Amino acid sequence: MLYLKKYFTEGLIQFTILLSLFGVRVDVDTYLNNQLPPLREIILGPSSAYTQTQFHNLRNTLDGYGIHPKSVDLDHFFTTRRLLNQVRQLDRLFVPSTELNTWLVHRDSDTVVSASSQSSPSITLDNGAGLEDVNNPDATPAMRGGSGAPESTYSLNTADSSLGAVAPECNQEQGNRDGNDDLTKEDIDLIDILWRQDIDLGAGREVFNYSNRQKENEEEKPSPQENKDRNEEQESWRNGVNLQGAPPVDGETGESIPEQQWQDIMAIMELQAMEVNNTSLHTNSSSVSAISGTTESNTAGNFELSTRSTPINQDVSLHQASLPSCSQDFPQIFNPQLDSASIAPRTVTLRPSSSNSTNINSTFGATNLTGIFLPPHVNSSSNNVTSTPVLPDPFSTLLEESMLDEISLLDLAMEEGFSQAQASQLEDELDSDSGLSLDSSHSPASPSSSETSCSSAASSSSTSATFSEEGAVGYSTDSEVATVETEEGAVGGYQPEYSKLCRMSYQDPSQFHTLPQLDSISHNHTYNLPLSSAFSEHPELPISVGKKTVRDKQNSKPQPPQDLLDKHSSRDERRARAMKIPFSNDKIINLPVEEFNELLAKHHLSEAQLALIRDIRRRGKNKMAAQNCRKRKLDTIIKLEQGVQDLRRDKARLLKEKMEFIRSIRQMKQKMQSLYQEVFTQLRDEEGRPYPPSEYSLQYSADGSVLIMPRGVTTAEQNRKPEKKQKDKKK
DNA sequence: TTGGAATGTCATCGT
DNA sequence: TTACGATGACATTCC
Repeated sequence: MLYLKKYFTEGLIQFTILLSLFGVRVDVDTYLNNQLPPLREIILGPSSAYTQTQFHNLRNTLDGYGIHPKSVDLDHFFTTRRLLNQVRQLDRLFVPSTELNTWLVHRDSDTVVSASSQSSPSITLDNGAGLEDVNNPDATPAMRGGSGAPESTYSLNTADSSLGAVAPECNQEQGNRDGNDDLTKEDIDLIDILWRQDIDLGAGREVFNYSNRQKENEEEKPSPQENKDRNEEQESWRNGVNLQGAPPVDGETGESIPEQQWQDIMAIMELQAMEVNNTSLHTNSSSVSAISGTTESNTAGNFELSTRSTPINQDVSLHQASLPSCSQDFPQIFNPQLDSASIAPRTVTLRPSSSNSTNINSTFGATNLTGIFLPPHVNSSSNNVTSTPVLPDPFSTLLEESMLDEISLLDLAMEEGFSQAQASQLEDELDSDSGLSLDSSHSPASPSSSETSCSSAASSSSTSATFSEEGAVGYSTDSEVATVETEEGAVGGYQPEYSKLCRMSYQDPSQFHTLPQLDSISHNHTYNLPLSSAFSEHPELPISVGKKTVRDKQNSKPQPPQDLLDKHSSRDERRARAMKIPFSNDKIINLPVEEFNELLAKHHLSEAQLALIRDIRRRGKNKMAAQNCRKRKLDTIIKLEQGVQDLRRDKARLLKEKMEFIRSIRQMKQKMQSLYQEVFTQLRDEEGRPYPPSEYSLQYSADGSVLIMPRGVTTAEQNRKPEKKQKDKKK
């Protein structure tokens, strides 16, 4: 029998080749299927009833891996082909990575659809394939072409192209694949790998046990650099998704399934991570709005419309691409009923799977697996997705928009050359809850800081100020002082400007201490006005600073030195002068109490004089204390302002970090849903049929394994009957 | 003339 | 108890 098969095979092939040389196309299948069933039976064996051997199919030829038509291995080849076709008939074609990345497309607005830049071949291929209408007979060859023709995959612009129904509808796509003539060697490799994976899927749950797959992955030995890169990507992915995911590895052969599905995701995540610090407010807002702000029908319809009428936005890089929110846009993607009328022909084709698609979406909403990352309202979306109003993602609406606004404005204010006033204005607008104005230019503390410090220096240095002895006569009460001051009215009032000027240019009056002849001069002994004191001790010295000097010059009235002294003296100084106090107010105020008492003891003073001296000392000390107190107040205010500014910076930084985390979580959600979809669509029961998402869902068990369970089974039951679930999964 | 800022002064409290 | 610093409150002065 074997030789007979070989004989007929060789003969047929040679005959076919011969006819093909004459330009005659011979469909051997026709003869095999209809006209020569016995021959077909002989050639293909008992199971040939389930498959077709298409000799004219280039893919089949390529699938022979160069087996010569006369080779005795041709039988094995046919067996392989038969098994492969069985696999294909089971609608088990693994969703290529390109299709998974289809979801990494975001809509910048409700009317504009952004796809990845065409400048990136790999990404272009991914999205192009992903956006491909897999059920469009005209478009499918392009996608099947895989990496061979990336530009051709941009069937987005075709009338029937739609984002929807890519992954779940790949099952129907299988039938069309048989007509493909453009499969490359890589495609065939992929198909073969997927076929083996299907075998693994039927073999047991370990296929979906990521721990096992990871273990298997560790056994493969790639090149060091490749291994390093791959491990980094995988590690980041595992850390991010917390799923212990591993690149697809053939559980039987250990062969690594191409990880472009993974690598692209990793690349996108890296790009997004890099973009976090540079993303403009507009981009963020657009992304957020695209995720959270649209209705289901709106999304699908607009996407459809824009894919036809709007050229692909080439300015939008893929790292900005984001799947419309998992919780809302999945229904749009997998519910063909939501598609516009323009895709009606395709939806007819999709009918058999439309329910599954819808249910798949509902599966996402109801499973514990998706519940890991999805908000509760998503899980409650149940099966009737089309009638469920879309709820905005609380993450997006409550956090992202406001935070992005604030962060961006703060960044603008703090990092991009905004003026201090603009930054302060921005901050005030943003932080209305703060009762403090951080506009330092308006702060009363800032301009006075130097002054207060100078004042402090003056005050502290006043202790070492020289005391000029001054005669004093009797003085007892304030009424008397008032009388005295009335008498001194012609002298002039106290000029506080000098105290200000002195603070700014204080000179140690101790330099005049060695001039005893000056003690007899009436001085300005204001303890905190050293310059005034200096001036009083050297009335001949011009005061060259401050408005007072200018005003004095303007007045240009010649005044006696005594009048100037009185004019620039404090009230206590004038009182002391009137009371003939024999020593300066500086001494009175700044001497230590022992020396002060000794000084009083040296002089025979009346009670009025003693009382005045004590009042002068008390007021003088209190005045310095008040100045120090005010200085401390200002310093405290300044420190508080600085603290508030630091806190604002920290707040902005933390908000930025928080946004990064939110982005990461959102990406994880998307990847999680993609993985869920990918895994679920591959599952088949013992009869080779896909599990209806309305009846089954994937559960993430505590031990890290992923199980498929009938809906309604509680977690408690899952814990009680782990064996049964594993059995279900093995189906 | 008026309002605000700067400064002085008093009363009080704590050390 | 006294001396003294700190500080709130008020007064004064000046612009």
